[in-house]
Amino acid sequence: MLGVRKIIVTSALIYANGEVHLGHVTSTYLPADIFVRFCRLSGHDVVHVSATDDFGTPISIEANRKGVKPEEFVAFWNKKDRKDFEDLGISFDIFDQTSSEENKKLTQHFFKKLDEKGYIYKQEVLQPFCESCSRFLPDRYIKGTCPFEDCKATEQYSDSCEACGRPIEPGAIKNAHCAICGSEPVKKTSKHYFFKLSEFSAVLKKWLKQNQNLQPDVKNYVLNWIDEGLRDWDITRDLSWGIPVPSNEDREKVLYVWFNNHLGYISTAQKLFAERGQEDVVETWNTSEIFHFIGKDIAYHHYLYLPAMRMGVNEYKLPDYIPTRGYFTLQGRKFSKSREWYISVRDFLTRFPADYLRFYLAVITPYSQADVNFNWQDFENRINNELIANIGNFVHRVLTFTWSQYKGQVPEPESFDDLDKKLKEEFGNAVREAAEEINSIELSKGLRRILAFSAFCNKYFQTKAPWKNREACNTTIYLCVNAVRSLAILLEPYLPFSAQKIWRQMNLEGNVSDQTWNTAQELKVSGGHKINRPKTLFEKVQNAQKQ
RNA sequence: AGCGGGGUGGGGUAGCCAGGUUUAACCCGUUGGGCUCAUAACCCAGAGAUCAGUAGUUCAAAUCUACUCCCCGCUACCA
Repeated sequence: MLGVRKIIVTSALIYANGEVHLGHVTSTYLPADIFVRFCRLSGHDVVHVSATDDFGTPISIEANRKGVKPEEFVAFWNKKDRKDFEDLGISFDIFDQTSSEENKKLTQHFFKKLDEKGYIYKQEVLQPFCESCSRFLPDRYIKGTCPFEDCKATEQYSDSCEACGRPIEPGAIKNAHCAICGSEPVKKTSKHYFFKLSEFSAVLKKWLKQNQNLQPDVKNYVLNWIDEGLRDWDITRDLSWGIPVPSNEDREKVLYVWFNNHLGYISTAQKLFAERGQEDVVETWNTSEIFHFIGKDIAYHHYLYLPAMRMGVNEYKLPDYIPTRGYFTLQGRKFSKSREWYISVRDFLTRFPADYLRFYLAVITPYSQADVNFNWQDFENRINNELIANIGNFVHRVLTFTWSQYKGQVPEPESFDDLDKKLKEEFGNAVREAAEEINSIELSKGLRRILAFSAFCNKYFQTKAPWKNREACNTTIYLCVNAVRSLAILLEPYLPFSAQKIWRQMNLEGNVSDQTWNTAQELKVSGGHKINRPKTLFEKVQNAQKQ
């Protein structure tokens, strides 16, 4: 076994203006959590870090509309999101906010360092400005008529037309008006700070090509951007809600959210380390393996801006892994909150247990940027046929058999025949092979491997027929009870709630999450151990689609 | 439009990067049988795919190359 690894896992920051939905969970939080839980079971020194992304125009406007301070607005969402994650079993070691003092400090530090090194310059830009709102308007805050002759759809955002699906050049929209108040914007100049992203083209390219841990398909995608020529990056906004530019002359400007939010990974991790009494938090970051779990919509930020900024400052190591997963579709159609084609975590949890969502998403989400489709019928089928009929059934038949035939007392094993030995071997194979998959972040394959182990156990039980084959019965049940214990450990990363339920039904010491992965290949439950009265683990799903 | 990903039995997917160990795997559905410990669950056997199309490379291609058709996603001044 490898030595103890020091690992920092971050989940992409959720924007603090809305609830957690299945898209967030699928691409980012669930994969990260499964990986983290597995690392904990493997005895590694791992932390799971995330936060809400608090700043930016949409939050500022929403808070204003609701008549609350942005601070209160984001605190509200932080609390709500935190609860959603908790109920889903997403186990953060810290879930903070990018508006924290720590992040302000680190962000300003980054700005100053980059400025000192000559990577930042000022330039005037001409931007749409709404006089009645007295606000500069990003593309998303200007609406108008699609400029394409064959479309001319009205009330479209100025960056792309939803009706014909084409992107719109900045300034090309017709009948432009402010999306908030409807008045016509004027052009106004403003001095902005720019980060010389273009200067990093060569080093970024080298880093991307050298890092063998990055997914090749995402890498190609990003390398293409570099080949087309990187543009320097406007890193300031004329807005009050944000981290102020650390310069006396521009107090009313703030740093763009994408300049500061990913620094929240570092600042939040360091906050945790400091709380735990570690002296050198920079050193801790730099001696850890860094994993940033993201969805592909933010691939550019994590593969280009983030590394470029770290390279520029040269104090914090770059990510080792950036596991990137695809877009989420519901019944084959794009997820969309505004079109009410959307499922929030909260909605889901009012109907089904968290583990059902974790199981289904884990089994259908590949380690690639391929899109993931959520289908209610498929959900129902997989829960009933794969989770319940395979795992649930095996656990239940073994425990009820032990309860009724042995009064709950695990029998002492007798001699092992070939099939018994083969099952014993399977314990080791499953533990080793599932670990290999999860270590490679192939979480879907890892779960399938565990399902295969459970299927093997069902076959074993069936072939052994302990209900009539009395001579071999003791050994069979002894091995099966042990297989159930092993399954509980193997499933813990995926189904933490159910794994713990199994643990309790088996009347085992402590919590399943405190066990060690590798002990799942051993026969730790000895003859004479008394289990608790078994109860049905899972309820079948019916009419999942009925909304 | 550019770029990225994908098209595998009735449905949904794996395999493709490192071509032969595949009689193309898995789940559902379907046909027949078994079992009755178990939530009509479990087990066994079978039917069903020339792996989008065309042309190549090769002793050998679902896997490599080129082109064509179709589907999906992304495109920095929202996040």
